[in-house]
Amino acid sequence: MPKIVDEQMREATRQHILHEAAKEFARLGFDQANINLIAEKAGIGKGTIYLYFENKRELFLAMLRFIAQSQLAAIRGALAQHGNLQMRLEQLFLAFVRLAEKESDSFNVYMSALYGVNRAFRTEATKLLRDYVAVIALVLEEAQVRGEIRVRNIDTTALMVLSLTESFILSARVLGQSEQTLVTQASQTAQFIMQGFVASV
Amino acid sequence: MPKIVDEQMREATRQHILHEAAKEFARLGFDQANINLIAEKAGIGKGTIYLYFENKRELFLAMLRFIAQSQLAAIRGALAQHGNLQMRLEQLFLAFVRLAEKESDSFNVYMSALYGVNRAFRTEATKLLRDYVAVIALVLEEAQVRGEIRVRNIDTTALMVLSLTESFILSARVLGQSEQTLVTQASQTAQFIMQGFVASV
Amino acid sequence: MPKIVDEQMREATRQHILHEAAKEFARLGFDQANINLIAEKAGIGKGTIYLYFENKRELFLAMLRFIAQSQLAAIRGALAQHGNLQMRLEQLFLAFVRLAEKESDSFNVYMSALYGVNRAFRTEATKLLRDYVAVIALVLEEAQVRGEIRVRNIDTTALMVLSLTESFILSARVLGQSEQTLVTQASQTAQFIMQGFVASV
Amino acid sequence: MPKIVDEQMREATRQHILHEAAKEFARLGFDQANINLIAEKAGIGKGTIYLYFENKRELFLAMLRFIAQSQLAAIRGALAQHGNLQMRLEQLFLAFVRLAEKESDSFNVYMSALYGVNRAFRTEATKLLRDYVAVIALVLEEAQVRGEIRVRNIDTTALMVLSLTESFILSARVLGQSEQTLVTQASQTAQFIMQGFVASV
DNA sequence: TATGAATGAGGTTTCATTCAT
DNA sequence: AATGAATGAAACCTCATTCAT
Repeated sequence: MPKIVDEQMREATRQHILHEAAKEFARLGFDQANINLIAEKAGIGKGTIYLYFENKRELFLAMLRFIAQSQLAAIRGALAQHGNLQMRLEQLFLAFVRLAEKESDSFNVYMSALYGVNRAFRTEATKLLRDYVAVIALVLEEAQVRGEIRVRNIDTTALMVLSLTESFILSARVLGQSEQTLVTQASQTAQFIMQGFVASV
Repeated sequence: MPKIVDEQMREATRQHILHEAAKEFARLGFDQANINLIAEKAGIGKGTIYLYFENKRELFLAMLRFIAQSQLAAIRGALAQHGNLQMRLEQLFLAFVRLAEKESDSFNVYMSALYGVNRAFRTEATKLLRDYVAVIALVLEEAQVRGEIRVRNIDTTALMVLSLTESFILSARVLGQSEQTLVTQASQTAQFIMQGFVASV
Repeated sequence: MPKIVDEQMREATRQHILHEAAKEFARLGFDQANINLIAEKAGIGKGTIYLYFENKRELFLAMLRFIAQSQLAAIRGALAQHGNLQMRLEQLFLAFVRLAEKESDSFNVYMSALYGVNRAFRTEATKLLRDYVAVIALVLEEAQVRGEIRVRNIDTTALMVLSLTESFILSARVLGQSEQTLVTQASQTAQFIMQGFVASV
Repeated sequence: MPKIVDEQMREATRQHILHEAAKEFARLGFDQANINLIAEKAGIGKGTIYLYFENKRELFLAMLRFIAQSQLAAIRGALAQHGNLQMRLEQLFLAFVRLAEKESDSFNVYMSALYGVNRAFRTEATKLLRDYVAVIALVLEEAQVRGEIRVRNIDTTALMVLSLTESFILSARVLGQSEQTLVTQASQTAQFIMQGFVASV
């Protein structure tokens, strides 16, 4: 059954293109990134890329989904660990610090898409935002079930938590704070949040 | 003294170009925005724009400084009002809600610059971020002097406050929350922050 | 072996572009010549020209080398014929008359490059000048070996010969002398030169 | 009579513009030279230049006449001195060496115009060429009257002399020969020419 | 007369996309 | 399926020239 082998090959090539595309888009942004160069770096012909993606826009969107998946997996992994809510919030914070450090390119691409002007890109980036909020909301719900906290609006609170982790970390990074410094703030921030929950009652 | 009149005219034209540029850059982003179209919308000749700005890049930077100034003035105005810290935090929140609503274009331009790939743009956008933090830090310091709160690291805390207002609001807007809804969360968020300060002691 | 066919096609297209470029550059000069028009006249797309030449400057240089090659070949051919020095000098003279007539465009391009302000163009044009001198010097050397003449400095003398043929003819053409008239001066000029050699002894 | 003073002022300004124009045209060529820059260097307003010259083309032509006058004066001066023909030819040669050295810019402008593509420029440059030939022809005629030489066609011979001085020197300069070296060839070249006259009988 | 702000035509070059092989 | 040669739209920027002051 060569069909399956072909299918695997095709998927492998697709992934390879996405990887190279992510690098280029992160390095230069959507407009300045060069499709031909992406093809070249992926070791395929200029035209071949169009056998996998309809056009530059679709390639960018696919790449956006690609890095979203990867980031969400990292966040899910961090929150999957056991422990009380404060410990989990610390893990979430640390996970974002790691991502902001190691996948800063992906973050830039994602943020550009989220606040950029292209409607299609924004829609796609918003999905990741929604997923983040959903994952955090789930954790908060569990904590509520276990009686650790009591919050009025889970989704709004989840968004606050996200702002105090992801956005806070990104801003801090932009302002020049080192990964080191940020790591030491994990516990403090988690406390800040936990304490804040009192207000939500 | 015709010099002054000319000087005024010149400044007026400059401002006019910046306004139109802001609209176009917000609508299309730096790369897709068209200098010719900006000139046309500003009601001047193609070449005239280059009598006011060296090139497209410089025009963008000037516009960035322009909207930064305007936004910072709005925030400063909101915080200038008297009242205790919680009331001021509410005002800050409401100010950002208003800005996110009325100057959403400016926010998009600013965020794109902050997380985009162009180093010069990022540097300029970072300045505004720093200014925001500085303004909030000032308010926190005053509150501390008055004994309302006691925080360890003023700047880090200010950044947390900013994340829980600006970033939170922007994310909420992206997720579709109405201005109306956000306004009702001003008090809640301010409480959340005030409560969180307990953790910082 | 489709490679060879493609290679041939490519070379043919290159030559074709060079021909059209030569015509346009000769007609309008480097600055006024229009790449779009050259492409159009060559029957190819605007962008295609950049698949063969890096930019306008490189196209011009390539064309300069192209016409230099062609002119030098004509001169070499003229001097290759047997006969004593005077006969060869006559042949040289006649060859230049023919070139000045049939390839006047090339001459204009070449002279413009030689005395123009663009350093790169001048360097390239100087090469042709050097080649001319070298070819003539070779003939003089042979004549000296055969005892026909005795000259002190071969290169300087060769440059004199060149001045009395190429430059003389170009000036005469500019002053309106017909090809006809010039042809009748071949013998006279050759005699002038031969006689002049007596001075060099 | 302020009229005369004004007239003098006007002529002075004209000359000044021409001087600056000559420098810029020599430095950059007709197309690359910038009218605004010429005006600035001449210390006058952009628009003022158009009160003295109809347009860029006319300015260039005026400048061409300007440097032609100056060069011709130098050549006339060199040939005015007494002595036999050979001595005068030596003087002519030396005069061109000096010009090629000190007024190399003017020479480039002149040669570019002479062999360039602009018909109007070529016509103007040709006038100088004609003048050169006429001046030399006059000297030859005098020498013939005095019985020093006997030539068939004075004008053709004059052109030969010009080729063996001006063109020879320009070529030699392009090929890198120093002024020093060229000066030592004055006598040799004059001899070459004198000897060549024998052929013309 | 002198000025210089304003104009807009014009041209090189890039690059996403197509399509014949 | 894969390729890459060919295409041409699109845009920034310059600069000669005009004209109101």
